[in-house]
Amino acid sequence: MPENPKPDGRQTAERRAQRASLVGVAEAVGVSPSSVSNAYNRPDQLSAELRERILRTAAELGYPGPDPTARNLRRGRSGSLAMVFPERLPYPFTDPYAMLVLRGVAEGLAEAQQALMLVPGSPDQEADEGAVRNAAVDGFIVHSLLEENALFQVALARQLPIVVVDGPQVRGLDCITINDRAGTRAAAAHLLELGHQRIGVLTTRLTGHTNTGPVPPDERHLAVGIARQRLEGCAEAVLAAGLSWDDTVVMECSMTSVEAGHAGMRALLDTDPQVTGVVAFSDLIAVGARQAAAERGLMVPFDISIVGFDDVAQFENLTTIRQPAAEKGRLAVERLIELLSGAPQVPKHQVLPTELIVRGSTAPPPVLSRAAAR
Amino acid sequence: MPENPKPDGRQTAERRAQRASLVGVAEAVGVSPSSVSNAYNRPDQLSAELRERILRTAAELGYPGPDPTARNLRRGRSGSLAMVFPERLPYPFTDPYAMLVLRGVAEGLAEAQQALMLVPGSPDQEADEGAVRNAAVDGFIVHSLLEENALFQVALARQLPIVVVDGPQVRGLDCITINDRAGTRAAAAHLLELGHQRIGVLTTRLTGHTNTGPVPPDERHLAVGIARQRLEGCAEAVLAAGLSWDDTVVMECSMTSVEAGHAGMRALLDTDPQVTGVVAFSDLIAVGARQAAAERGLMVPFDISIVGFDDVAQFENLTTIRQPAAEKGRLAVERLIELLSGAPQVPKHQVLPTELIVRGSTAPPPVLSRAAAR
DNA sequence: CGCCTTTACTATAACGTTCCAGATCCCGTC
DNA sequence: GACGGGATCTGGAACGTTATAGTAAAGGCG
Repeated sequence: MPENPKPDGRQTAERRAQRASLVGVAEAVGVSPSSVSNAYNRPDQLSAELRERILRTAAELGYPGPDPTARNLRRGRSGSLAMVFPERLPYPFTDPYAMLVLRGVAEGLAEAQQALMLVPGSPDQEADEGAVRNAAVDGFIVHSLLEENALFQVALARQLPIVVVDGPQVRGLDCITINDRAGTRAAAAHLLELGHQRIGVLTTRLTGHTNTGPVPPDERHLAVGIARQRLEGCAEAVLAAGLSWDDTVVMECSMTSVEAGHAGMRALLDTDPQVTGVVAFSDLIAVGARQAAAERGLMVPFDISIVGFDDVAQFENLTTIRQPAAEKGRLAVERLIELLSGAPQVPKHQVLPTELIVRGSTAPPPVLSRAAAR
Repeated sequence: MPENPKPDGRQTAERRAQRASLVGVAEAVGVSPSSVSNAYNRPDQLSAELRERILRTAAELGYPGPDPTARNLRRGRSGSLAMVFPERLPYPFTDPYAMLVLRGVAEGLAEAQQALMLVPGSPDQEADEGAVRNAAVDGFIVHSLLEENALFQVALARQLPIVVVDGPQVRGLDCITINDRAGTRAAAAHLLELGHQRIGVLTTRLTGHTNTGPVPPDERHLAVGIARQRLEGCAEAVLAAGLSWDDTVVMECSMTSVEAGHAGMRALLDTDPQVTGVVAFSDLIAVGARQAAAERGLMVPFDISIVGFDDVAQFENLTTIRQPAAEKGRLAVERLIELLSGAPQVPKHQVLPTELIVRGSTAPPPVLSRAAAR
């Protein structure tokens, strides 16, 4: 036995046979590993003849080229960015808004020649922070997480560059948002200007916990993140119109989906049958709300008006607040790349514009009070 | 000078200060690196007291936990899978069918606790095969590539497990498809059974190259991949009905989009004004086709019938061939995980079922010949 | 002919882990 | 009192690269 077994249990030669590595190729050609590395990464550092010879032998040996992981370790870069969502992995593919953001990210990434890593998370379980802890990436784009979310905390602990989209807004972090307050303020104001006197609100989740039902006035300040901003926007418009915010019913939907909007609207109509105008914090919720209204015999916009948010329900003819979702993604990538470039940067908070898009789901309220008519 | 400069230009001590590593923590605590590693990975291998002490010091030093890249190198696994598309990165976020596949992949991945890496590619340029060459992943899911595509070749060269979705079908590779031929055969047969005598076909790209316009009979055999299968399905149905395949107009659309379908339909109507039934190889194309028909004053389904493919146009009331897109993604992941588990596997080809969904875009042809009526 | 530059290639030391095989100690047991 | 054995912890060699500095040979120039 010329060779004695190595600690790792396999003999070097045997290992070599399994799968060619860079030094394997080097030995076969009879040059140093550096030259093989250069053949792949810096063609100008060696003669064309040698390079040719190296690549040929590599092909013969079935060497698949430098191992990305080893290269990343040595270089200290991985060439890919991670995107983190608060929900399970399939979520971004079910919510058209999240998809638009993702699409923007994808567009930005394509230019930057980086890959995108989607890390699975779950809303409730802290079980699998593992995925974000173990993601071999250069930076994070964090979408719509709450500050106390475990996923977010783990991402922070990684000490990598982070760009936050849609909150949370944290000390030294870059952040890209819209002015959510102004958005819903415009939505509510639109209804009020049309003459509506009784507004209802269908909000997305107010906190990290799943909750459903009417939100009493004294609990509204507990809302966090985007929902809080949007709620405040509604309040501002309602108060500016001289109406009572406390008497305005706010209904919390269990999630951002058509079904949850449907259920929320039913509850809203049960709680306050006099509502003639509804501000929904998502187009999906608005679509569900319209269905629920129709089931009660209420025609949109003649009997009741609905304003959505995001402008993602293409075929629904919905009055809504448009926000540049894809742009958020693009900017996030752009910014992250800047951060990665190493130049020290002061954190930036970019606020993107929103726009009220008036379509066919809003109109003046019925002339006769609906309550009287019934 | 007690320490002389290290070759890499930075002194070890200085380096340590920059960012704590596992050995840095080990030194600080006064234990071996192995113990620190175990503190993170195998809590049962050390006393609770020591583990506690290690984690505390790690926190003090700001050590972010074991570096994923180094860990991956050592372990020989990266914990993430890559998905490769033939188009630029944003593409899967624009085509609802691709999105559904992606969503299925995401669902499968969530269960398997793996991350998903989306690698950018481009249809024409071979410039950035780099992304797939450098992706630090354990395996590939390759979607709808052609065999000669550079991206596909590079993925093959990586010698990692590969699962192919929607072709190409290659020697020892696992593959998940539907019976595309049977799908379009059913679509065309449906029209023929309704009584249509003159069928038109709107096909997706037939080859790797962008091409538009009518496909003469003697060029149809040049089609590759899925488009070829689907074309053959149409031919079979047409011939079985006793009609002439050579006289059936086949129009190639530049890409899979509403706009391209619109343009394709215009060209189809120009080429063969007598068509009363159209088989489109994608719902997006079908939607565009209907628009183009409407512009010519042709009402669907009264003047002309259209069958789509994929069943992804939710609001369009389209007769279509449904295929289990998300299921494809789920199965691909499942299979890939199996391959990664190491047990030697014989390659499997899974063929998923399709289903004709009859909705409002098909009807018997107009009783009077349209040509006569005009 | 000595000196300086360029070209082509190499030696060496990291990058930050984890795995495997011990080494040490303490305890109970025959 | 020797022995087996679990519980803890350590040593050292990989994993597969690449950056940096350096060497040797070849060419240019006064």
